[in-house]
Amino acid sequence: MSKEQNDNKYQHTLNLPDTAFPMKAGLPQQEPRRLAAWMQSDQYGAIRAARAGRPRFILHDGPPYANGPIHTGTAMNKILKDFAVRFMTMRGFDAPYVPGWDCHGLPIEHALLKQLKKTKHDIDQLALRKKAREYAASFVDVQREQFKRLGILGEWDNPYITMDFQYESDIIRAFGELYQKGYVYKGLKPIHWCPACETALAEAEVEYADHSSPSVYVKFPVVEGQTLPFNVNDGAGRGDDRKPASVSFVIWTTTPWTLPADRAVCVNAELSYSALPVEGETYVVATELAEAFLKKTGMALSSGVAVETRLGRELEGIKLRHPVDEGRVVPVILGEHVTLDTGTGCVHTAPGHGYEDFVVAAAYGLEIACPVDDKGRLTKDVPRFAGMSVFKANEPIIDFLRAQGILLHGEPITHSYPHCWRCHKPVIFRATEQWFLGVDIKEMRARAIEEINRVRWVPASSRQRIVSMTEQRPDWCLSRQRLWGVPIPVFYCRECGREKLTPETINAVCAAVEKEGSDAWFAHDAAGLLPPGAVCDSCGSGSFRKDTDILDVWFDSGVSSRAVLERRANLSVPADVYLEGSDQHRGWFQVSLLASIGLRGAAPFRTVVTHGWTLTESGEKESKSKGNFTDPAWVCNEMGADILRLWVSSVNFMQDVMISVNLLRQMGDAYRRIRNTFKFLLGNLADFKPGTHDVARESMPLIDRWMLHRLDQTLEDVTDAYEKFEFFRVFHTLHNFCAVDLSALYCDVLKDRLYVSKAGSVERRSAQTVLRRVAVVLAKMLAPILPFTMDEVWEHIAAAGTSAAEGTDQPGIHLALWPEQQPACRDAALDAEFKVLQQVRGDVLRELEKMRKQGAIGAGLEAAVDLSADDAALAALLRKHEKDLPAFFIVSAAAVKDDAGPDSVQGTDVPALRVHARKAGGMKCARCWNVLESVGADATHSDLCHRCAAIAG
RNA sequence: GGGCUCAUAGCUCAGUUGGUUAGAGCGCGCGCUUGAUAAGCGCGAGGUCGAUAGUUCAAGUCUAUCUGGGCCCA
Repeated sequence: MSKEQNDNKYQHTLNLPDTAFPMKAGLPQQEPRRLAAWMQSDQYGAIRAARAGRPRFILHDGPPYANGPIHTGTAMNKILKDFAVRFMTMRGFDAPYVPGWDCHGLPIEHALLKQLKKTKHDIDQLALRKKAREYAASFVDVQREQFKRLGILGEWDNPYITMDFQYESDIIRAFGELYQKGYVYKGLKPIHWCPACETALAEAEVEYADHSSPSVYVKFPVVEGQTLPFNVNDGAGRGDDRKPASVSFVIWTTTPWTLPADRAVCVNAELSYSALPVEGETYVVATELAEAFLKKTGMALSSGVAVETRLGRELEGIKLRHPVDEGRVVPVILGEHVTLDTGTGCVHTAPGHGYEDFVVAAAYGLEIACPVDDKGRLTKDVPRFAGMSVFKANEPIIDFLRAQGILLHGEPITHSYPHCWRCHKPVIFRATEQWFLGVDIKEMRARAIEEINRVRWVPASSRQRIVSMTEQRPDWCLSRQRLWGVPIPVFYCRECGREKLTPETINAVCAAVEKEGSDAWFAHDAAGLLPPGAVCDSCGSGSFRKDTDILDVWFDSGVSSRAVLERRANLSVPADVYLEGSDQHRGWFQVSLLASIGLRGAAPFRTVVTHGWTLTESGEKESKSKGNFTDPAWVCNEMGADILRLWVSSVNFMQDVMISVNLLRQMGDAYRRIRNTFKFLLGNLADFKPGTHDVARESMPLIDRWMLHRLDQTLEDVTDAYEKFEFFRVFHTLHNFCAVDLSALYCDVLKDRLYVSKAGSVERRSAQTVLRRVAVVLAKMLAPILPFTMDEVWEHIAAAGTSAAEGTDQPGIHLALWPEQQPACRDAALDAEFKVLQQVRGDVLRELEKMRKQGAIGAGLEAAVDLSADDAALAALLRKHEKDLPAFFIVSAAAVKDDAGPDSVQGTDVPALRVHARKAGGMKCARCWNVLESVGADATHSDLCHRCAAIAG
C-alpha cells in the first residue's frame, strides 16, 4: 500500500467539498451561451413582468453616436448604467432601460463624403442622406451587439433612434413649440464656423488645440483735427501742443485677417492709459502694459519727457484711421471685457468675428461686418485681399501694414485655438444669419440655474461646473449648413421674405415626416409640404421657399425627454437619473436642460451622475492612432465581460480612470478570488437543504454568529454604496469580505467542522446554514456587477435546494429581490469580543510562523499553544472561548493557563497576551489530522482520535 | 492666461469633526499545506501621505504658494 493510499484511507468518511461549479470560468466561451439563453427566454421581458406595477426607476440613456465600434469610455458608461439599473431592479423597482442612438450629424456625413471623395456641394442631398441612414443603422447594429455582449440589460429590440421617423417628427414639433413660445429667433451673430466643413458649429463641437498664429502690434493713427484729452508730447517740446498727427492707439491681435472687419478700438473705462512719447511719435497703451509693450517692440521712451496718463473713459469717441480700409474712420469705444492679460489694453474690435466684439459693438450700434464667405475666404469687400483664405491672408495683410508704416512688431505665437471636432482644422468666428435658442428669453437661463440647484449632482462638484457654464453660455446656435440632419422647418415668403411657422405648418410637415422621414422636407417643394391654401401673414402671397439648413445634432438628443421619456408609456419625465461622461456638462446635460425648460419649464432629470475619462496606464488619452487603447470587444473575447465589468466597479469613476491590459489582468486575480470563494461555499453546501437543515442562530457557535453579524454589516455597507453610486466601495467591500473575512478566516477555520464532523451534526449544519446565507446574499450583492458569473452561481445554489425566503425559487438571480437585512443578527458586543480574539489569533499565528522557520513544525495542526493573560478581562475572554480556540487557530490544542510559562512571548497586537507555541503531544489522527493524545486509544481504529473513531464507527 | 478638480505603498482604494508607531486588498519576496489544489493559509518587505512655507501643543487631515494630471473657459 502506497503512502498516498494510506493517507486517503478515511477520505470517504469525510464530507469533502463537492460541486460541479468549475474553478476555471471560461468566460469568453460561457458568457455568449448564457447571453443567448437570456435572449431566448426573454429575460428582460420576464423582469419587466415581474416588476410590473412597482414604483418606477428611470435611468434615461444618453445616446452614443452611431459611427463606429464602441471604445472603453462607451463601455464604461453603459456598464455603470447597468449597475444602477440592475441594483434598482433588485431593490424592487420597475427599472426599464431603453437604450438610444444619436444618428444625424456631421461625423457621419463627414465620413461618407470622405469615403466618396465628394463635398457637400457636388453630391445629391437625398442620395447622401440615404447612405447616411444606412451607415448609422449599420453601426447601431454593431454597437447594440457589443453592448449586449457586455451584459447590459435593456430593451434592445425597441431602442430609441434619433433617425426614426417618429423621433424626427418629434424633433420638428419640439422646434415648432419652442418657436411658438418665443425662445427661438433668427439673428446675425458671430459663431464658430468651420471653413473646411462649411458649417456653423456649436460650443460642444469645438475642441481646443495648439495653433501657431502671427501676433502683431498695429498702430491706429488718430485722425487729424481732433482735440485730444491729453497733451501730446513728442519730446521736442512741452505744454499744450495737441498735434494729433503723430498719435496712435496700438492694438495687439493674433488674427490679422480680421483687421479688414475692424469697426472700433475698445478700451476699458476703468483702466489707466499712457501716452508714450517715442521717437517723435506718441503711442497710447494701457499703463500697466506699457513696459511690456516697449520691450516687445524694442522701443525706448524719449528721455526727459513726462508720460501723461488718462482713464480709459476719457478716451471714448476719439476717431482713428482704419488700418486696412483707406478712408474709413473707427471710434474708440469702452468695454468691460478689456483686460490686462495680454496685448496693449486697446482691443481691435471686429464685431463680425468675435463674441465680445459683437456684444460691445451692438451697444454702440456699429456695423456687424463680416467680409468672409462660407469657405473662409475674404470677399470682394476687401479689395486687396479678396479671394484669399483668411489664414493665408495673414501674411499679405501684415506686409501691407508694414508698407503703410503702421506695423510695430510681429512674431508667431503658439496658443490654444478652437478647432473643428470633426475635421480637426482651425475654425473661425464669423457672423452669419442663424437660428438661435435665446437663453435669456423669458428668463430661461435663470430658470435653468434654479433647476440645477434642485437636481442632485454626483459628484457634488459637478453642480458648480454646470452652473458656471450655464451662466456664461451664449445663445444656442441651432442652424447647420449641412446635409444629414433634421430640417429647420421654416418657410419664407418668396415675395416679402417673411418667415412662416405655425402649428398648422408644423403639423403638415410632421405628417409628411412621420410617413417618409425627414427626407420628406428635401424631397418635396414648399407647396407640397405646406397645408393647402397657406399664405404669407404679411403680404398674402402663396409662394414660399424652405429653409435649407438642418438642426444642430445636439438638438436631436436634447429633446429626448420629449421624444422618448414623454412618448413611451413605460417612461416619464423627469427621469430619475442621467449618467454620462463629464464632457456632457456642456453637451447633453446642458442641451437637455435648456430644451426641457423651454418645453415644460423644468429639468428632465432628478439626479445627474458623471464619470471621468478612460486614460491609458500612463495617464494619456487613449488613441487609436497611437495604438494604446484597450478594445472592449477584445477584452470580452480574451477575458470576459465580467472582468471588464469588475474593473469598472473597482475604480472611482467620478475621476478620470486608467485602464490597460495589465490592470485588467489584475482584475482577473480579484475575479478568481471571488469565484473560488463561491466554489468553496457551493462545495460545502451540496448536501444542505434550506428549510430543513437550518440551525437557529441561538444554537450557533460564536464564529457562526459573528459571520452572520459581519454579513449583515457588509450588506448594509454595500447597499449604501450602491445607493450613492459609489460602486468602487461595493467592489472593495466585497472583495475584502471574500478575501479576509471568508477565505482567510471563516472558511479556513470552518474546514475541520465541515469536513470532519458528522454530516448531519448540529455543528456542521450550523456552519452550512451560515454558508448558505452567505452564498445567497453575496451572490445577490455581486449580481449587478458580475451578471454572468452570479447567474451561474445561482444555478448551483438553486440546484441544492430552493426557498422562497431566499428568492432562490426565482428562475434566475436577476429576477430575485435584494436581500433583507437581519437586525437580529447584529451583535456589537459579540463583534467587539471577536475583534480581540482575531488579534490574539494574529499573535498566535506569528508564533507558529517562528516555529516553522526553525523547522519545528509544518502544518499548524502539528502545534499546540498555551496562552495566558496579564489582564483579567482578557483572561476571562480566553477562558470563555477556550474550547473553540484550537479550531480558531487551526492547531491541535490550545490551553488557557494562569501562566504560559518561561518560554512564552508577549503578544504584539495584544500586549496583555502571552503565547507559548510548542509541538503538539500525541500522534496524528489519520482522519482529522489533528495531533492528539487520544490517537491509538480506540481498539478498532488505532490510527484515529477519539472523535473520529466515534464517527467512523 | 482665468475657473474648477485631483495628487496616500508597484496597482486599486480606506483614512471619521486635525490627536498616539498612516490602513486594507491585490501584486511582490519567503515559507507552509496538498482534504477549496492551474486552489488555500501564514509571515514579511514596500509610503519623507505631490513640493514648500505657515496656523496649532498636535496636520495626510486647516491656510497660502508652487509642481504635475484632468476638465471647462478665453
